[in-house]
Amino acid sequence: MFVLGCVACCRLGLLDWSLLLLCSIFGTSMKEPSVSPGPTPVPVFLTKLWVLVEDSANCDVIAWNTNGQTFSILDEQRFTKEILPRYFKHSNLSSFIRQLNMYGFRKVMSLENGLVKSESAIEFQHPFFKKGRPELLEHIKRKVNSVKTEDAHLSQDNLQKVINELKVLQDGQSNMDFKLDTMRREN
Amino acid sequence: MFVLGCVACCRLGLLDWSLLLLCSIFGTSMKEPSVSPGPTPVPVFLTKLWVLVEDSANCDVIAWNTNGQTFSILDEQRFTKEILPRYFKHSNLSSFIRQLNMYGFRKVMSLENGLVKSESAIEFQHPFFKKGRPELLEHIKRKVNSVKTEDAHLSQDNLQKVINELKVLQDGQSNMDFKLDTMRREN
Amino acid sequence: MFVLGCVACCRLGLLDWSLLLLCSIFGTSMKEPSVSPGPTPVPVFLTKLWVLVEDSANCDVIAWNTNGQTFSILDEQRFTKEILPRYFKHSNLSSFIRQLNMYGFRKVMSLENGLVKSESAIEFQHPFFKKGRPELLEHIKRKVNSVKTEDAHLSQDNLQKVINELKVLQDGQSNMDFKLDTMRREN
DNA sequence: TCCGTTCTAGAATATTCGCCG
DNA sequence: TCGGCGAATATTCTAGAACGG
Repeated sequence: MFVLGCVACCRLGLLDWSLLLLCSIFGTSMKEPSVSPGPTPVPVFLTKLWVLVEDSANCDVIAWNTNGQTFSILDEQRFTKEILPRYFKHSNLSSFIRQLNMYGFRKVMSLENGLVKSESAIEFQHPFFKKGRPELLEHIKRKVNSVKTEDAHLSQDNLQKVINELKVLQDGQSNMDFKLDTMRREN
Repeated sequence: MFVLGCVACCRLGLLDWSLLLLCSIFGTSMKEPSVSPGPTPVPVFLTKLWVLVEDSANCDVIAWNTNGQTFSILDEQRFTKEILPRYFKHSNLSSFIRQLNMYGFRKVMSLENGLVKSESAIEFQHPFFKKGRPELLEHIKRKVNSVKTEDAHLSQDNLQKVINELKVLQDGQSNMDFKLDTMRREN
Repeated sequence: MFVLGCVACCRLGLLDWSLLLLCSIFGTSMKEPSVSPGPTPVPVFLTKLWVLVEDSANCDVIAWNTNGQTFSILDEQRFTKEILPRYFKHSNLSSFIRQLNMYGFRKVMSLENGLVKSESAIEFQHPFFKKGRPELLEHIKRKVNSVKTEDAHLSQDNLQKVINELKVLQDGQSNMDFKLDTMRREN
């Protein structure tokens, strides 16, 4: 990915540019989910995440790990305060992690991370988020809001009373709507 | 509410004060050791909107109209660029209006606004958003995504809430019926 | 509470001492849940939290708010790195917040906090966590892992239907109110 | 059994964008 | 073109679940 290799060249104003390039590669639109029947659009979050991790200017803060299979947040403070607000509308690490989980990323509990408590990096992984494999991004799926169906029974008595009142109200509203229309015609 | 009338008096530190007042009015839990979840909390958007419109420092940009029944955005440019980013995570007027619609606000097409096209102010209205009536805010309901909500905790409490809402609706319908009759006689 | 008044006197090593004193007051054991039939033991977390907030040595990092009804984490960085490991076995803000929620604390969204610009303080509240009222602590209950029994469940489906109808009605009433206002203006 | 820590998910609101009458 | 809305993603706050002490 020559494009991504260049990302580190400049400091500012680069963000938009690299994102736009990625968009043209992945069929992502910065602004729109896009309705074109073309390639599956990659969500903006994933595109930004890719640029984020790929950008060697951030390598002290967030970067691919040596094997290219995972990435780590090396400096939580700077990542939260410097990187996040440049890409997103917030600077909360928890919001960023919520997005990662929403897209199926899992935290990696490596031995290093587990042993060295206070200084451990935050490491995440996804089977379709690999260094040098941007074409895999389109396979990362956002989890959908599952609709729970749970059945039981409530005190039917009180509920019935409420339902009756509801019907009265509905009738009243229909009536008033009709009156309104009538008056409008009369005017 | 006399207190809210005073809100506009000062410039800074105003937010804390008005917020405390709002909390005490809405039962947003800054006050009492009472244990229950208390009254339904008012969404942040509505609270912000109220302070926004109420703040006389913004009166050149957004303000109540003379009758206190509606409010208008008087200076679209300044509202978008100055006010919005101070309260929200964006500076798009369309996003702001989407929120208004989501909470049931309607654009007012008054004759003045309708006639003078290019210079017309943007005027909005909601039956429970009235100057001097902050206690009505809790009746403004966000429209639901038609997905099932609150599957988990329901009981007699929730049923009671539904009943309370029913009463509010019944009052509203009586009121409207009265207004209709009045108008009919006037015609 | 004379004990708490002394908390601020010294700087270090005081922690254990004040905690022990509180334990003797509240019947809390630092090490064990204690089975004594005496006063309800206050969980260690709550005791530590109280000392944490009360200690004026931490007042730049975490402190009661002016009304004594809520407390705020003023310096997230220092709180995470300096305070947390002194009281708990970790230095993760998210773990601390998880505990707060587990005991029923709720985040306070004040307007000041809501303003986008300022990296606002993190403010929490609990009806039984009040400045100068340590005797209320024993009323704060940890949420239990509820094993859902079918019997305990109430009919969510039917109630949900009623709620949905209610929302439709509310929407309809708002609409009609709007129409009425429009007609009034036109007349 | 209860509490503490961690990782992930649920639920509600917020922001964006396009459709439709 | 305009106002209102559906739908998808984004952000926030809280809860579920697994594990250990």
